[in-house]
Amino acid sequence: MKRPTIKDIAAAAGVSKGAVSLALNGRSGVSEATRARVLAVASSLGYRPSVTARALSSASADAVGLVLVRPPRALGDEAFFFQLIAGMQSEMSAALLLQVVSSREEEIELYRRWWAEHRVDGVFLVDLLVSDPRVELMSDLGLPAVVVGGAGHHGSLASVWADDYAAMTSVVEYLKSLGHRRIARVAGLSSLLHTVRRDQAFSASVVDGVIVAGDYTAEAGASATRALLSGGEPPTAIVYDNDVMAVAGAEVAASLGVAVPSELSIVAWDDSVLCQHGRLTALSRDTFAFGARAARALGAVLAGASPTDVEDVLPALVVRGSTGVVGVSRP
Amino acid sequence: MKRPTIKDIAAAAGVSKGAVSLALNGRSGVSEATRARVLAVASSLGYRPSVTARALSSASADAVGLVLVRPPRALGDEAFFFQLIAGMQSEMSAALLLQVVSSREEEIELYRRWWAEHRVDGVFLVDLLVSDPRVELMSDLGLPAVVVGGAGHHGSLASVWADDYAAMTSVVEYLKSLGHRRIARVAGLSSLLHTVRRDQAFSASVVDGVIVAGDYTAEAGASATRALLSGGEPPTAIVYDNDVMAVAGAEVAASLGVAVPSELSIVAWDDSVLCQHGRLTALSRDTFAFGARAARALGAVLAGASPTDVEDVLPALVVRGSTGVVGVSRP
DNA sequence: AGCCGGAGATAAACCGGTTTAGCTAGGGTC
DNA sequence: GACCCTAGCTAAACCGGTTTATCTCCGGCT
Repeated sequence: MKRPTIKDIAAAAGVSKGAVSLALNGRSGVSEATRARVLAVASSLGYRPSVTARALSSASADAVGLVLVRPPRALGDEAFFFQLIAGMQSEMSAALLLQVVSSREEEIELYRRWWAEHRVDGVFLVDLLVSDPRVELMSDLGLPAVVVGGAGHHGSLASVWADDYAAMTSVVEYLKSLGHRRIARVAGLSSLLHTVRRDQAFSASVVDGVIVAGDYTAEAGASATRALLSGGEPPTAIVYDNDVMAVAGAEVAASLGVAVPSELSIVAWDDSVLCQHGRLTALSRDTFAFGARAARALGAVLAGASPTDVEDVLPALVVRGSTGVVGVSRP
Repeated sequence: MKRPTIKDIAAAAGVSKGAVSLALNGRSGVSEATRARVLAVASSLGYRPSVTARALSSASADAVGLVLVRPPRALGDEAFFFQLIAGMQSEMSAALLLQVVSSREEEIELYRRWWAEHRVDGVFLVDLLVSDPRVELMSDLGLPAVVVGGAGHHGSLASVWADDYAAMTSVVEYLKSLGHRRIARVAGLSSLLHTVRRDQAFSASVVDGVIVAGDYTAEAGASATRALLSGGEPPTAIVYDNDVMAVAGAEVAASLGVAVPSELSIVAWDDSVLCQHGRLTALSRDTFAFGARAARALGAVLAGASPTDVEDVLPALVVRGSTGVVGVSRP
C-alpha cells in the first residue's frame, strides 16, 4: 500500500505542489475555488502530510520528549507518571517520545541526541534536582522545555509546579491541630528539589522535627519507622514522602504494637490504591490535570509565548483512618 | 546553537556530501584514509545525522509505536506497562512513541496516522482482543508489528506471549493439591483474548467452576467477592485476574468474617507491591524481560526476518499467606 | 492609452540526508 | 600503445514537504 504524497494531490487536482501546500495549510495565495478542489482531492485520496518531510523544511518535528530516570529499584510512583502522561496527551496534538533510562548521564545524552537529530520540538523535565544541569543544557541548546513539578523559577524555562512548601505546612498544621507536637518526616531522595522544599517547610513549622532520609522503597519506609519508634521520645505522627513508605511504616507500627492512630498518626504524600486500601490519610493531587497543565505550558512556549511559571492547585488532604487526636482512639 | 550538517562535514573535510555519507555509514566507495578523516572531522564537530532527513530518503523513521487504550479509569496495571516499556527500551535502539488514548477507535486511527505520516517503522500491539481488528489493519498497511501477550498465532504477525492457559492450569492444580474443590474465578475484561484463554483453562480444570466478570477495579473485585461468598455454596478459593481486585476481595472476606486462608484461599494474577503488602499469593512474571523479548522480536521483523511466535517463560507462583489447606489455618 | 498593483498561480530552491550515474586516474593485459 | 577495469570520488537526482521568486493576467486609476 502506497501512501499519497503532495505530488499526487497536485497531479489529481491539476495544480502545482506549491499551490497544494498553500491550500492545505490555509494560507493565502490560492483562490477559494482551487482550495476547495485541492481539499476535496486530498480527502478523497486519504492524504496525510508526512511529518518527516515537513520537519525537514525547518518546520517542527511535531513531537515532544519525556525522559524518565529509573534506577533499577522498586518503583511505586508508576501511577503518578502514567496519569501525568495521560494528562499531557489530553492537551497535546504532537506525539510524545518517551524513554526510560537508568542514569542522569544517559538522560543528558539523550536530550542532546534528540536535539541534534531534530526529533523533538521541546521536552518536559521532571524530577528536578537541586541545581539541575538540565536547566542550563536547555538554554545552551535552545531547546524549549517546561519544568514539571520543580517549584520556583529555573533560568529561562517555563515551569508548572505545585507548592510543596505550602502543602507540607498545611499537613503539619493539620497534625498540630490534632494536638501533635513530636512530628517526624520520612523523606524522599534528598537530591530532588521538591524533597528539599518539603524539608524546609517541615523544619520551619515543626520545632525539633526529625527528618529521616528514604528512597521511596518499602524497605526504607520500614527501617526509618523502626528507627523513629524505637528512639527515646518517639514521634506521635509521621509524614511520609510517598505511599509505599507510608504503608510499610504502618506495618512496622503494627508489628511493634504501636496503635494507629491512637498512638501514631500517619500521613502519606500522594494518594493511591495502596493508601485507600491501607486507610491512610493522604495528600492527594490531580495528576492528570497537572499533566494537562504542563502540556499547555509547553504548547505555549512552542507557539512562541514567553515562558511563565504556573502554579498548580494545592494538593488536598484526604483524611482516612490513619490520623487522629493524640492519645485518643477514633471511633 | 546551530547543529552541524553533512554539508559542514563535507566542507571541513574537503570532500563531497556523498563521500561523507558513504564514509559515515561504513560503506565502500571511499578510501580508508578519507574515511578516517571524515570520521575525525565529524566527531570533532559533534555531528549527529538528522533522523528526520534520513527518514525522508525512504530509510527508517527510527521509531516504533505503542498505543495504550485506557478508558477513563480502570487502571491498576500501571506497574506492568512501565516495566514492559523499560524492558522494551533495554533492547531497542529506536525511539518509542507512546500514546494513551481512551478508545479502540482512536487507537486504530492513530496507527493509520502514524503509518501515513511515516512516523514509525513498526508497532507493538498489546491487550489483544478476541478477533482483533488491528491484526488485519497491520497487514493491510504493511506496518510491521509484534503482538505482545496475545497467545497463539495472529495472521502474518510475530507474537510474544506467555502461556496463560498453562499458568491458569498450574494455579488450579496448586489449589487442588491443597484440597480445594470449589474454586471460583474473578475474571478481567471479557473482550481481551487472555481473559478468554484463562477462562477456558479454568473451566477445563475446575468442575462447575464459577466465573464472575470484572474490570480490574477494586469495586468489581469487592462486589464479585461479596456475591461469591454470600451464595449457597461459597468457594474455598478464588483466583483474581489482577492485584487490585484480589486485595479488594481480601478486604470483603475480612469484613464478612471469612478467614483467609483457613476458610478462603486467594490468588492474584500479577504480583505487585499491593500483593506483597497484603501478603497475597500471586502469579509473578518478569515483565521487564518480557518487554525486552518483545523488542527483540520487533527488531527482528524490522530487520527483515520472517515473523515468529516466541513463548515467554511461565509465570511463577509466589506463595504467601493467602493460600492454605482447606479448613486449616496456617501457622 | 499607459501604468500600477494585486490576486492567483507556477517553477525552483531548499531542508539534510541517501543513492545512482558518471568522471578521472592509475594499473594490468595483450 | 591501445584497451579495459576498478578504486575513489563528485555531481546530481531524489525523498516530500515549505517557501520564495517570478510570471501572468486583470482591473482600476490618471
